[in-house]
Amino acid sequence: MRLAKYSHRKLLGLFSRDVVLTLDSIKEALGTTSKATVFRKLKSLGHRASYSHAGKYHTLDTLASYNKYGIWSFNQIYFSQQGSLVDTLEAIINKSQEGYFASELQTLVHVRVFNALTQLVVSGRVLREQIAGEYLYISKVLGTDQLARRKQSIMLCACKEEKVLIPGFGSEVVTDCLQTFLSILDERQKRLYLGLESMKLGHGSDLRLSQLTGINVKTIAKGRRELSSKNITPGRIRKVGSGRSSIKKKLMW
DNA sequence: TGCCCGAGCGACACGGATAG
DNA sequence: CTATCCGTGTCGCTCGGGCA
Repeated sequence: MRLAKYSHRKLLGLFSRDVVLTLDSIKEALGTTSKATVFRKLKSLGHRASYSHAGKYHTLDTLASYNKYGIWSFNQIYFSQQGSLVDTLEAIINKSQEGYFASELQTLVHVRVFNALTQLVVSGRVLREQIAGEYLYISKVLGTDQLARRKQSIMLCACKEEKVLIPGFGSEVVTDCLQTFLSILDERQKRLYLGLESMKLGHGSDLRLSQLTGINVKTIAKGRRELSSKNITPGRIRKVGSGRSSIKKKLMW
């Protein structure tokens, strides 16, 4: 019987010091140049590779604290109980009540999802249906129910004769409340609030919120940028009715 | 004979570019 | 803004050699 050259104890000691490690740092600590050796040791300890950063980072399952989606983050490095990004997305979609849009999934997993979603669709592991110009990703088994529930909860509003879909603003009641709430805010507060909502909703939300509220997309984007930069200038609040006359009015002359 | 180790290669994620 | 393609870099598995 041959004794193992690289001990498990050494590896556990490493993880007790640093919760997340790179392959190179493990190699160096163990004193090996072989990836295979490191992976064999990691595997026997129940290790987890990050699905972000191309799997560059490693941790142990016993050290991770997963959320309801089976995701754990450490310093912007993301790990999943499912392992890969593809498997993670499949599990999230299968468990969802009403499917997910790509932008929603991206917000959940914090990495680009399109390649992985395409892979899932092409391989037939999940289905997708186009709604209002965006794909809704749904389960193979529960897809019909998920789609029906999503259609129920979305609000289709006529704005320039386009259908607008806002996740999270799914009913007329919520939209009414939103309009009422906005009406009591000054222009800067409106801009910052919609900027925050846009950040929460993810990619493409500036335009959708603009269509829902009637506030210019550039104003919402400005609010978002102000929040991101943490540079909120006091500025001047204009009185209602002030500012440049609308082009429409001018054309009527 | 059984286990450990390393080279090689396929799979996967990332990010830039581009079309609609 | 979203969807798609594609090149690049890295991971992680398989297979075969070497050692006790």
